[in-house]
Amino acid sequence: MQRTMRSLLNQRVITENQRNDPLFLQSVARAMQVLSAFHTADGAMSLSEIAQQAGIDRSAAQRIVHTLRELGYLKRDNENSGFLPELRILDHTLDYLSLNPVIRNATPVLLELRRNIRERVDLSLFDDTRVVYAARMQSKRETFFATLVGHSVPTFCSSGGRAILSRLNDNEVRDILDRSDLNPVTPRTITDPVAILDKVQEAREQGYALAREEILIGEIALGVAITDKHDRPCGAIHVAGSLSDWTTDAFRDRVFPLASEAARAISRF
Amino acid sequence: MQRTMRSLLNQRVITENQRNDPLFLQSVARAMQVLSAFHTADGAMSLSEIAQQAGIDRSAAQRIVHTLRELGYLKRDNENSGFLPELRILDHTLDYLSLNPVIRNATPVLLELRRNIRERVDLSLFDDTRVVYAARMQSKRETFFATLVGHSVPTFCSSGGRAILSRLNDNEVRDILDRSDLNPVTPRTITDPVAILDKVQEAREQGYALAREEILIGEIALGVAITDKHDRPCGAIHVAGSLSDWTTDAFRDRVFPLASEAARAISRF
DNA sequence: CACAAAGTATCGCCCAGCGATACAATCGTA
DNA sequence: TACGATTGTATCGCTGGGCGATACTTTGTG
Repeated sequence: MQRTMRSLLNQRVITENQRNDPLFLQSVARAMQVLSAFHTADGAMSLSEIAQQAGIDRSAAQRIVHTLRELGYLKRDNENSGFLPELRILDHTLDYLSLNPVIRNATPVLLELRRNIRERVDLSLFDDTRVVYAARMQSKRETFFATLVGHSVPTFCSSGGRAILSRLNDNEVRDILDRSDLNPVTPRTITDPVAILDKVQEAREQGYALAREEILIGEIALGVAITDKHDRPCGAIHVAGSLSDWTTDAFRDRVFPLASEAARAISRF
Repeated sequence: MQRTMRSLLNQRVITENQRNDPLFLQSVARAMQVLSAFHTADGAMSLSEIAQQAGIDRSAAQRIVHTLRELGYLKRDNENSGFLPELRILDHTLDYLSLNPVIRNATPVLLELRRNIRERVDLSLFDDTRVVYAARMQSKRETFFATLVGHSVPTFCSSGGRAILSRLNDNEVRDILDRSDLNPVTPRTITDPVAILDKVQEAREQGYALAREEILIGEIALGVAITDKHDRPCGAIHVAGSLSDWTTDAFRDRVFPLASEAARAISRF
């Protein structure tokens, strides 16, 4: 179910503009669409599935898969039939992570923050209707998905996401909410746009955003936005704790001062 | 200097075989080479630099960059001039990480392991002359690079790498060593092939590999191999501690039983 | 066994994209 | 301020790379 959310977005089809743009290489786009086909998968994919997902025919899919395989981005699944992403992908991951100035500067600060709070600390980057985790410092108990770089959660209902929204103006916020799928992630997720705007306004005044069980039952999270040198939000720090360990007030009182100091240390890069 | 090591490999040029292979799409390969150009970078890259690294001319580079930018894989660096990898890359990272069966099964086990040992625990995947970190559970003190997914270290001098080698036969090991750049990472790195083979043999007998200060001064690491269902090594668990906290013997005695049990729990997937 | 579906390969035709070229903008330097 | 160098962007005609159709092999299923 973590994946069905993703399948809703990333339906990157070649648009009419692009088709008429002499600088836009369609074959490259098709190759990336093949790689992106796996966004919707939860196991190996056959050629036909890839072709369908990527919106190309089997023939083209086969040639692209062949190439991508030769280059080390895909491999056959030895167990079942079909194809899977392969290790070479991670090369680009490292390039991105280590060249991104926010991540560069954030990492030591986040480690320090986690050392003090002893709860999970995440760095997320703002990607329109979603925020994408780019660095994750685990605590004691974690789930599989809570450790994966690249995992994303909706902006509108995550603590960091709402902290980011609080640094945008009302029109921008409304625009993002309009384009978001306001589906609840848990029964406690706030999906009413008016209520969300209230929460965002609250975050504006307080300098942080709180989310109780909106992403994961039993979890409370506090988010603080990170801004670039033009004072635009580009990401957020998330601190997540268990409701069995913390009351809302205690969590806020403990986490906010430290997290906000950390965010200040990272911002403006 | 973490990057110069990488620049030695990944010089993936289009080979003669590939040029004659009707199924091999050169434009796709060129696009991936553009993305790979950043392996050697430590900041934004200009078109000319990208073109040079990717082995194509400025014109082609420009068109590919334009396309990749349109697709969200690259962006202009607003501060300096030039281009940088962009967030969309991480989508594929998540696909790889969450579809890889080894990582899927390893994550909870590794978290448990780190909870017990309270030192850094890494999962690496075997990639010929290198091992690539795919999951990282930090401890207290860490450096920037010690937290990044996708970072890789040489097989021949890392604890996990040598644990992997110990599951291969001598010919395979020699082959890998032959193709490795046996450059020391630290002054303590063992680079003599004979000495490495000794170490590998030792690992065969003991079931684990130790590396003292071969990757990072002041650090001791113990590696245990993970095998697939055909009993071939596909990765390793690394546990790393500080020499200011541990003697070699104490580290081995404490870590080996737990790490080896963890490896057994993960293997055969 | 037949049948379906998956993976692989070949081939001719045609248009996507290569290479050349040019232009605006931004520099560092004289 | 003028100059050359460099960077990012765009255009265009020719041509060979890759699309789509087709077919072959292999594997799994009723």
